[in-house]
Amino acid sequence: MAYAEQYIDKLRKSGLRPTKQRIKICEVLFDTDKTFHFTIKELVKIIENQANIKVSLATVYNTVHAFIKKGYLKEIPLNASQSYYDTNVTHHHHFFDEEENRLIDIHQDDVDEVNIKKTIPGKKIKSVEVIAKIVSDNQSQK
Amino acid sequence: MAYAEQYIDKLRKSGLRPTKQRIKICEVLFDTDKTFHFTIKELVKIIENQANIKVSLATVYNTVHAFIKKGYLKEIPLNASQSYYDTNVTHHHHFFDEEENRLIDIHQDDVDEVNIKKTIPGKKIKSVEVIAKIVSDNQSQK
DNA sequence: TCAACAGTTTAGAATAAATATAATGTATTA
DNA sequence: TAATACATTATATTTATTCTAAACTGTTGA
Repeated sequence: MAYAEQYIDKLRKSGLRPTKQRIKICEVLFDTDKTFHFTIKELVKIIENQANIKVSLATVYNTVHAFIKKGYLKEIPLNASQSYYDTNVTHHHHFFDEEENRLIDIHQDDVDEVNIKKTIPGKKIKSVEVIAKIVSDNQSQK
Repeated sequence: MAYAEQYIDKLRKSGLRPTKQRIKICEVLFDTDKTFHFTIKELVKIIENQANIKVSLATVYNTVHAFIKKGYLKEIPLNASQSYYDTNVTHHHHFFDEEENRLIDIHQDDVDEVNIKKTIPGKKIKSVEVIAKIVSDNQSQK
């Protein structure tokens, strides 16, 4: 609970009330050096394992969505049965291993700047995501 | 029904039996110069409007998946409640307008080749997709 | 041509993620 | 500390997708 205050600040600055549940979720998501990817199901499981409090599914959904809106989390565009989220909100990209259902970060430095020449009138680009699907390299595929 | 034979060929060459339903779906998807994006729901609606036969939801799902496997259709990686598909299977990218829930093609020529320096041992890249989210350009956004 | 088989379609049931609801609880404020 | 606005919760609902099992159809080869 050492970092609780910093999460309370973070929440308050975003107009979110610092409740027990939200602080717990912050701890799980941000109380580590490493960023990571998760689904709601996985997040719920982590909270259940490391917390004494119970957090309902609805609260987890609500809070994750609030954090996305505030820019604390990023949704990863992937056509999967469940949504994937990323605690790394810096500009970077992903490999998606379809065989193992696994996401791997690609640092910005490992991809040349994606330069899109086309523009849409009245619109501006908010974000650019690169998803590279990877498969096993053993046998010769079509 | 003029193009039926060409679809029968196409299906047969892919090991799919040319059934009434599949030929109808081919007509809807491929019997036009223009490529387009669709969801299953939209596809079902189009079929209902322009066909005399009824095609069940399960068949539409099965057939779309078979076509993806064969490379006649592409799935567009988008975290949306429904999956989006593309009849344009050439290498290209997309804008996604979140405000209007609209997909727009970006031709390959309009994006510099995406060069990923990172590699994963034992894996090779199967596909690279760029999704650029766009928003209205009027007021100053954060 | 026709029987037999394997693949296909179908309606409806099942599944699962995500959202909505409405009652209860809690943080904030004045 | 009372009032209130916001949150949480369990549960129900919604919706896309997949599954199932029975009926059907295209294909093959005798």
